[in-house]
Amino acid sequence: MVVSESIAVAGKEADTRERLIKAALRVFADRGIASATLREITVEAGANVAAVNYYFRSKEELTRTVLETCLRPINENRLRSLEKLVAENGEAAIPLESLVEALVRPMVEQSLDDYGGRSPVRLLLQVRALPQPLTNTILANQFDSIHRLFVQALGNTLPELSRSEIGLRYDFARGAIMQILGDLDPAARDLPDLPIKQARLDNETLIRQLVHFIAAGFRAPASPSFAGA
Amino acid sequence: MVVSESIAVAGKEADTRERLIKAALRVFADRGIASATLREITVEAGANVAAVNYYFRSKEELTRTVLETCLRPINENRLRSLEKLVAENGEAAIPLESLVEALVRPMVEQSLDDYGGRSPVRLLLQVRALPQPLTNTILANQFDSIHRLFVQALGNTLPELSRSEIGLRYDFARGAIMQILGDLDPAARDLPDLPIKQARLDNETLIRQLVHFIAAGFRAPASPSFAGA
DNA sequence: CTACCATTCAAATGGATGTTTAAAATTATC
DNA sequence: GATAATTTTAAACATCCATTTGAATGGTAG
Repeated sequence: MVVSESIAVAGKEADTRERLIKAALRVFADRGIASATLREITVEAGANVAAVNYYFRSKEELTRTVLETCLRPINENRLRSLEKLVAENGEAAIPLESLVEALVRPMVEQSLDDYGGRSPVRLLLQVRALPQPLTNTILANQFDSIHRLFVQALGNTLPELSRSEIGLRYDFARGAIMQILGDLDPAARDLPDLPIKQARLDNETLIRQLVHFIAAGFRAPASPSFAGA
Repeated sequence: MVVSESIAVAGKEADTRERLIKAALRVFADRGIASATLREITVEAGANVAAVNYYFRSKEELTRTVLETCLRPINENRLRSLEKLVAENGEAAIPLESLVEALVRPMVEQSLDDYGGRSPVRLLLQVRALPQPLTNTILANQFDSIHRLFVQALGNTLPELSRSEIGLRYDFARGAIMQILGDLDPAARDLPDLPIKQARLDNETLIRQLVHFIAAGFRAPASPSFAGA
């Protein structure tokens, strides 16, 4: 059992394990999880091919670790922000804009990789587009409670909306967030599919725009066609 | 040069080529384009492995054909709806709800596969999450002009918004549409990630909800932080 | 120094994949 | 009904992959 304190090297060279995770995040996002080869990943990490099976048992477990590593901080931050809002507002309903910002800001701010890209977003988009048992379980563990809490809080803030309608609009909101973040990734720069190529967006402006749009959507009157579940 | 009129068979058994495309759509959406094997596809299509390289030259060209086949009708429908709205409204601005519905309805109604799933949506989500030269080009050809036209029309309807802000909100709207459609696919049923599992949504209700939410988002006042490009 | 641990390495293994080939089967044309 | 074109088939090919193996390396403690 080594605590790995070899004069600490002051962070000069990261642990091989950590380098593997970072390299895997990048390669997974760039080439796709299935298409990414352990050789690409280990070369980028400056490690041997066998290192993956040494530190993780398989490519599958590396995938799990990468996903959890890049998603956990985002949702921890969301949870902290939500708890803070609950504490601040006591029995009163939380202002809609604050609630939406607590959902948006962590994803915008903490979905950046070490190269200025949005690897975590592209990874999340991948695993959501391609439901599979392994990744579904990870997503459930990471997002399930968060989403329940947010939907509940939104229900308190917007009592005129049924739970079903809140759930739907919450889904719309998540889609809006993920779409724009995916499109802002430099890897999507050659997607001429985008009508937003020119706009240079800093995080604060993007957050403000997202909150503005999503809050307005939530404030739309309840639909008569939606009696609730 | 055969016109293939063998008593027509009245559509009893489809062309091998068509069966391959349909099977490929399903397998691509289920397993991912990269992970899908020609053997899975040909087995599902009831054809020989070599059939893919006979009708298409390679897996890559099969991919191109599948994507174009399932996306073209959607955007053709969007284009027709938009043109009809332009004709109906003459010089006047098109009502926002009509515009949004022209964007939403074709995707909701024509993104179903033969099994009641949303294979085209899952495929589109995949190729957007994983930018690659081949698929990027296809997406550009399919969506580029449509998006330009819609952004332009939205700009006429909402003259108080800058072009940049319209583009952003248009991106949000596309994300909302794709997210909910992906989540409604039966393949995502075991994604406990979803707060909308219970709601039984028919297409009409979903369209109304999407239009309601997106239109409200577009109607949010212009942001002072957005002077425009 | 020696023994022990964790880590790294080059090489090999076994399996799966896209693609090709050439023959067989089917269909169309005269 | 014979000939030619089209389509289907089984088998093989070459390549690439994740994973395993066993030896080499390095540092650490006794």
